[in-house]
Amino acid sequence: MSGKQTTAGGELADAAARPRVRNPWGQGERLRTELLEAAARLLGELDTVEGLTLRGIAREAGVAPASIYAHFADKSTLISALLAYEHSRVMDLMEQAGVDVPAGDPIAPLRAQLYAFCRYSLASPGHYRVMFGAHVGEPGQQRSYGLTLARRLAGTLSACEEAGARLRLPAERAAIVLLVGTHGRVALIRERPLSSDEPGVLQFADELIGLVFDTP
Amino acid sequence: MSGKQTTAGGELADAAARPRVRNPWGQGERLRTELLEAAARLLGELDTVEGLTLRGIAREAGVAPASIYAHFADKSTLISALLAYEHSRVMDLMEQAGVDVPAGDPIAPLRAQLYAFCRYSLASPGHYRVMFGAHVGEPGQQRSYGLTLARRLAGTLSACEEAGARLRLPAERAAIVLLVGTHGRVALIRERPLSSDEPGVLQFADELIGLVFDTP
DNA sequence: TGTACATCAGTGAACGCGCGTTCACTGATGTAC
DNA sequence: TGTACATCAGTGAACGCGCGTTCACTGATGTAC
Repeated sequence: MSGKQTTAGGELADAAARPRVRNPWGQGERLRTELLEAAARLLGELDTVEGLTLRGIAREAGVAPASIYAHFADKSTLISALLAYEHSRVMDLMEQAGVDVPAGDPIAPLRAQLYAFCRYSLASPGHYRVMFGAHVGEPGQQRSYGLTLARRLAGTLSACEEAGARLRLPAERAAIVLLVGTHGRVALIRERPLSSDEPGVLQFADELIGLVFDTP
Repeated sequence: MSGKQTTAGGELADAAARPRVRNPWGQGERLRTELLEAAARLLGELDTVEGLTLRGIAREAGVAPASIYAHFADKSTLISALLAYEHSRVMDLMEQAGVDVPAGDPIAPLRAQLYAFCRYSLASPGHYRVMFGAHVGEPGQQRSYGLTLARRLAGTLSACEEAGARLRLPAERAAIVLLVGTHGRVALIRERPLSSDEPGVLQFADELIGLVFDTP
């Protein structure tokens, strides 16, 4: 994304090339966001959250590892914040995609949101893989981030029904089919190196939409 | 599965409780399988392959870490062998499920194979997650293990079509919907602690089958 | 039959490394008088 | 205006740990003569 290399040498050269200037007085909180963005960038290149290290994040942010502890109590706190950060990011992306959609087609908002999810998934293999399986909230009251996403999509599906579309199965189930279907399509088939897979993925998303709705 | 604890103390006690007896003369090759089975057991408790360590596998197998190197050149060799091992295991499970199915229902073999996949997925969260994203073969000629699985299922779907069932989308696509649908359902919703989720997962699998086929 | 030796399965200790985390610190920027 | 001090953003070095991997080894089981 930033075109940086992932070799140790590349990172060193990278960090040496633009030594970070410290934030101005009274704005130390900004490093918190910088760290989350650095972590998100690394997660985008990685396949999983396990490969994330505090030292790597600090390196990516151009900061000493010890500096993290002014903003996060420990590693797990940072990871939790990262998941929440990414989750709200993809939720926002889908939300934005859902508005300003041409009227007339009752399925249009759903399609727009699913496309947004596809693009997010394609942009970084690691991000969305984290969505599934990662849990949020108190134990016993835990919710999967992915499930929250599915609930959101189920809402849109219900709206589509009210607008005249006919679902072939309950909205909650249909939402899961759509989400994990596109998710799986991205994870399973990487025909082209990066996000040039987009046409194929969007086409598959359309097939899924055709499946869950009662289209002629 | 083996009822063992995952604390360091538990593992130590476990290892101390039944010190491993070395394999008889001329049967050293058996440790290779024991190591793969130990790794598979750990992968079943873990969520991802990243948490697997040679030391952990050796501990689980009741053997010194150095002993691994008589059978695997290095860690990545062992991991590759593990993926191949698990892949052929799930392929065999689905194969067995496909035979000895009552005639009459053209969809029955497909359903049996999908159920087998569900049960495999439920039995260990880590195993099947590895299926997606892990690749096999030479670079440039790589295939995803999951894709191979999908191809297998697509064959069964085509057989169903020849037996009279009608698909609503191409067999290859339908196979992906079915696989990643069940996969996602398991990953997304863990209603109950372990494999007691089975009824819900199988029901969802049935819904998916109803989606991809043209049933009245 | 005994004995010297080869072969086998597996070990124990050590290595260098990157990790998460701690702690006393540095130097710039603000504030009190 | 100058000066002493507080506050801030961030650092460098060190710690103990588990990791993958290497290497010289041990002790039991087989084989040659």
